[in-house]
Amino acid sequence: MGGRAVGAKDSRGRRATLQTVADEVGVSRTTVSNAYGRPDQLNKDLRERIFDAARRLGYSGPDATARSLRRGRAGAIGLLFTETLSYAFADPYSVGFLRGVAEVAEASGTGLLLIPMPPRAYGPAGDKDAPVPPGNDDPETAVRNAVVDGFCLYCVPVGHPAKALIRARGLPMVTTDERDDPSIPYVGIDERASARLAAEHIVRLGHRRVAVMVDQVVAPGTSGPATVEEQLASDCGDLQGRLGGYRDALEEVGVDWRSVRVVAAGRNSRSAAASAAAHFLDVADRPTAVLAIGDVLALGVLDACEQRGLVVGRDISVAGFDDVPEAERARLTTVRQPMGEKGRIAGRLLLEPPEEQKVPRIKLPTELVVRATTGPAPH
Amino acid sequence: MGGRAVGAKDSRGRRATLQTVADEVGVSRTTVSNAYGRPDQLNKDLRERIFDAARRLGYSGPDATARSLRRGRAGAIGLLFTETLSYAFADPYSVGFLRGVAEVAEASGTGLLLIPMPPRAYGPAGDKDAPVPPGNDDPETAVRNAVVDGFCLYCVPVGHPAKALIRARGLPMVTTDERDDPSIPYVGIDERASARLAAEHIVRLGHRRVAVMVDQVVAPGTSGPATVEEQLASDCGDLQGRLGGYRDALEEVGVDWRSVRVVAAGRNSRSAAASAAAHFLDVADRPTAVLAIGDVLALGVLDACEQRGLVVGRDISVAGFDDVPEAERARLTTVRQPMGEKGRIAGRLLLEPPEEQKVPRIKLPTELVVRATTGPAPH
DNA sequence: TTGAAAGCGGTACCAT
DNA sequence: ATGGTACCGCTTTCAA
Repeated sequence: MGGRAVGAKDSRGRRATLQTVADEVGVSRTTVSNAYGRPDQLNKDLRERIFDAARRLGYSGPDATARSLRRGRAGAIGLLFTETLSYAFADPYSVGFLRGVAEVAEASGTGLLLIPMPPRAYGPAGDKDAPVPPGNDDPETAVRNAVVDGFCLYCVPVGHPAKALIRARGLPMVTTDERDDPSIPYVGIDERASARLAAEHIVRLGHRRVAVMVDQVVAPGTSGPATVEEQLASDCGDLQGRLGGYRDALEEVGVDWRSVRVVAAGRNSRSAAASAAAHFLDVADRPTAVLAIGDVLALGVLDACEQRGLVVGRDISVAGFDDVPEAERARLTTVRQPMGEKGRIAGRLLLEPPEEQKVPRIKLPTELVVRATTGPAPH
Repeated sequence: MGGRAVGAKDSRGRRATLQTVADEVGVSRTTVSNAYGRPDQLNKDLRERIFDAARRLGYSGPDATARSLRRGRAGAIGLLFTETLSYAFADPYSVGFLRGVAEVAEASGTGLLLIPMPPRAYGPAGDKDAPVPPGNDDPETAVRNAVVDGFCLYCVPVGHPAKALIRARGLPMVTTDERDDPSIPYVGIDERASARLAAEHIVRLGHRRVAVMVDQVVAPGTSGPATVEEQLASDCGDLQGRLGGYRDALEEVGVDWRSVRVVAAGRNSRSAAASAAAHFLDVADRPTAVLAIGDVLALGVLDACEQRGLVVGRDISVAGFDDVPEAERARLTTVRQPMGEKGRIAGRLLLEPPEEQKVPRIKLPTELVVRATTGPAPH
């Protein structure tokens, strides 16, 4: 066997390019380019000769970046997360959504670029149309440098500068946040009405003393009870929607929302929720029901109840949101939302931007799934 | 307020570029470029004036693709999966690994490009040094078009053409497959020795009739018992390693490996494992112990046992591998491997390629974690 | 069928 | 502190 192909350098140690191959074969760059990109534009023999030469020279085909530049297409879409990527993968709900996006991306040969946007202080929200003053470091840099054809926003707070930046780049985006800028295509669920389903179920079972578990209200990592003002100040649309739904159902039967303990776990994790549950589990007037804005949190509450010897479904009721796979195993009452479908639609919206002038706002159906963790209010 | 900034087009409907801004301000492209990339190269006033003009023109900063081309750096690393992306996210082990990679990528402002390589037939493995004949569609296209600075291979079969392609592109890569080409930097664990820990534990408890649960041997989706020949023909290094470890320990105490039922779930999922478990659970000479090559599979076996009223740890023993978070909750005996650390090291290897000539081959420590699912062999 | 020339949008080096 | 100039590697008219 001859000398083994070394990296992708030509004999003089330079990376082989189209030109290198063209010279070797004695044709023009165009022809070589065509050999790869438009096989029908040249005769089969020549094409073979070109590939031969390419192989010999260690040329592995047109450079991806250069091609992207010239074509004006990156061949990838960006997934923008607020959370550290690390956390994004921790919730089965996120994973379900991601899978949906991935499916359609895959099908169209498009890559998925994960873009972390660690929660950081960012300036006041005003002046949304003006591109963010450049020169900042994170997270603007990430958005600006992303080689993508569009962005899928996932849990990006209302008013986040990334949106202005993306718009300024002239790239399409899609959000899953109901309360977001109406000019951004949206796919999601009716958060408020869906949350209401869970709360109505609880109310129907006779519960009047309820607590609510959320991931975070004021700032990431801050756990404990949150005041009504703090709740309303949150910049997370989903949170607002779900709390609103709970509130609707509870106020309808005369429960004062201020009497409802809303507790933040600090982050969206089972163990954090289990700890934070102490805020309402270990007090005198323990609630008879707990509404968690996500299943992962609900599972944590379940853990906490178990630790305290409470029989869930009898001594206390717990309802979640999402219907992640674990929910079934835990017999958790919850609200099912089609996370995979949400992701697929989001992906499609990005890959095949609809013709119509109207900004798409798609709402997917949800459904209450009653299992074993909810039961009649004690006494 | 004035007309709102429309996308990123200038007054004549063209995308604004460096030049546009330069013309507007009356400076050269270089200066504008410096305003963004090297703030210290020009005076503050001018910089402000440039940003002003940029804002006015709807210019959102240097184009990512162009910058990548010129700089010769993509600012992202590719994550190559064999599985459909969809499955990749389903296993907490993968997620853990991914988080590790993500962490270091994040820290260095590097993006993560997910590249799906759906299992498809690909030609014979021979001739690994020759770049794959171009012109094919998937999955070569994905690798060739990926705008990245390096690749992290994750569960890519030995001999997969992607490797030759990456080498031909002259990009660095790292694998987690022990049996892979020794010229590819590697980080992982001693699969064989680690699996042996689990099997030895089982043997020590007196078990001699054992079954093994794997995800897939011959082809994805094919479930059921696998012959020894099929096992040895698998192109998945991890599988081979773990089976080898089990075999070592069992043969050491005189168990004939051919008597060990090795059952494939068809895919790496809890429910698939639960179903496939019927192949050894519902037969006359039911094994007293089950070794699963991954926790997700082990959890499925646990489900299957529960369905049949078997008390795990007494009637039958089950040991997993990985030590995913759920394992603790299920009190599963397993082998712990540092998945996050594995990911971090892989990421680092890619981002800061070591100086040394030697190809890095890093083995991380593992440890047997004995919980409640294993007990003495009955009788 | 093949080739020449003109960019795609920037960055880096070297002068000024 | 600025600007000129070359070039990153490819694709795409358009003409031969």
